[in-house]
Amino acid sequence: MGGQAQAHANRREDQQEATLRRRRELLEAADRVVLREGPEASMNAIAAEAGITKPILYRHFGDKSGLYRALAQRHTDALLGTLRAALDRPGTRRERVEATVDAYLTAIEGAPQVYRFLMHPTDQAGADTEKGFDAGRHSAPLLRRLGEELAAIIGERLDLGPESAQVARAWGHGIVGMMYAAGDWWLGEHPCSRERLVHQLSDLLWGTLAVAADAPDGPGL
Amino acid sequence: MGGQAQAHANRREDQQEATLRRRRELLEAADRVVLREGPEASMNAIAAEAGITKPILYRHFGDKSGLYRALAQRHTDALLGTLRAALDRPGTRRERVEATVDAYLTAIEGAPQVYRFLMHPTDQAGADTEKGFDAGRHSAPLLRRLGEELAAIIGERLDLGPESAQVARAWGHGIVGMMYAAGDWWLGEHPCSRERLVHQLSDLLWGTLAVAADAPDGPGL
DNA sequence: ATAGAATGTTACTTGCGGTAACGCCGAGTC
DNA sequence: GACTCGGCGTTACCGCAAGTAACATTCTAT
Repeated sequence: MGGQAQAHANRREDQQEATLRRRRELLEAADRVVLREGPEASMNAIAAEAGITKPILYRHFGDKSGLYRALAQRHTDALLGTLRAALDRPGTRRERVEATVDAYLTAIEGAPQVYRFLMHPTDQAGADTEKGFDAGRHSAPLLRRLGEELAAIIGERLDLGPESAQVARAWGHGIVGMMYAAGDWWLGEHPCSRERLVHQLSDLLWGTLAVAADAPDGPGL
Repeated sequence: MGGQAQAHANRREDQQEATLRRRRELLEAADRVVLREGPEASMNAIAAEAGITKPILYRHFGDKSGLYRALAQRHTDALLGTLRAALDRPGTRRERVEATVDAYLTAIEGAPQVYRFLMHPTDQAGADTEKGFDAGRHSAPLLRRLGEELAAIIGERLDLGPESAQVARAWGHGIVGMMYAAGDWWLGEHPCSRERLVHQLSDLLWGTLAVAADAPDGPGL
């Protein structure tokens, strides 16, 4: 590569770097607005926060869902890191699962606006099927991604037999859904301490439903 | 009550009956549109399906969320009936739990559009809190209601100790969330038969995660 | 100087949820 | 019959949002 071509390539890199930096600034502005106003924030408000006008946002992110996907990516990466660290702690399996559930609840409690944003359904690209809309891809991206990540961890660490990958995924998604729905209810009602809920959900995963006695005067389960 | 007052009361009843009948017709039209187009269907499309114009819808239901709440009520009642019947079947506890998970998966598989509609978050009345929005009440009404219903059943049928009601609710919401997230993933990808997924989720509830062996060449869980 | 690329703005379109004003009809009252 | 009221319906409109076309400016390369 000659001197001139080298200079050309360097300038293109500089430009790409500048574009990425700009994109980051726009995402940070979007973050501030969404955390303040919720996922219903308007593109105009986000643009104003970034000191630009709307078409610039569209140029960088395509449309609102593209912007929100990029924003969700940042938050999801952070949450995943937290959960993975909790699962990797030293201790018994029960302790590690409790630490993970606790990390999830701590995260949603500490930043409920982030949580709400991440749970907001986004229209997925390519969502149209012959039914007119995709009926199975509507859940929040965070849930899917958490489920797949947890499944990967379970599948590589446990001996689940010949259908290991499949079982791990069913469990991964199931456990994430359990945390999600119970966490959402708990965040809304604060019926007990976080520690109690962690303990109760871990009991559920540890099979306590199977072994609990029937109530003395009930029809039994 | 004299003859005239009696006639007056009868006419008011007739009118209320006519209003309810009309309301039902409007809900049925809304149902057709939403199942065809998804929850993003416009009020105008719904009104057109019913052969009226928008303000009539608003007169009956207040606003779009009111219409959607009424529609969700109908579908949720039906699904709850199905789940309750499955839980009441004769058999072991495991069989009954499997039947319930199976009933849920069968329902979402048979009517994915209904499922999508029911899972669409709605803004709850009185959702504003001092944070500017309610961070814990955003999940789909169906999930909350299923969780509470299952909690009531668990709490009355199992002996869960002094905190029975609280534990039952944590479990109820957790189990519903598990079915939801795993069901959503399964509906989107069809990775296995319904029977397999039922079995795998029931295993999860039966504590298999706790007793599964570590993988031979993994770091363990 | 010219052309192209990148970055930015303004003005606008379309569609949505929701609402005000009005019309018509039937029933009741005088 | 005339009038009023209530219920059911329409039309026209508003504000706001997402998204887009057209244009301007600046910088760089030829």
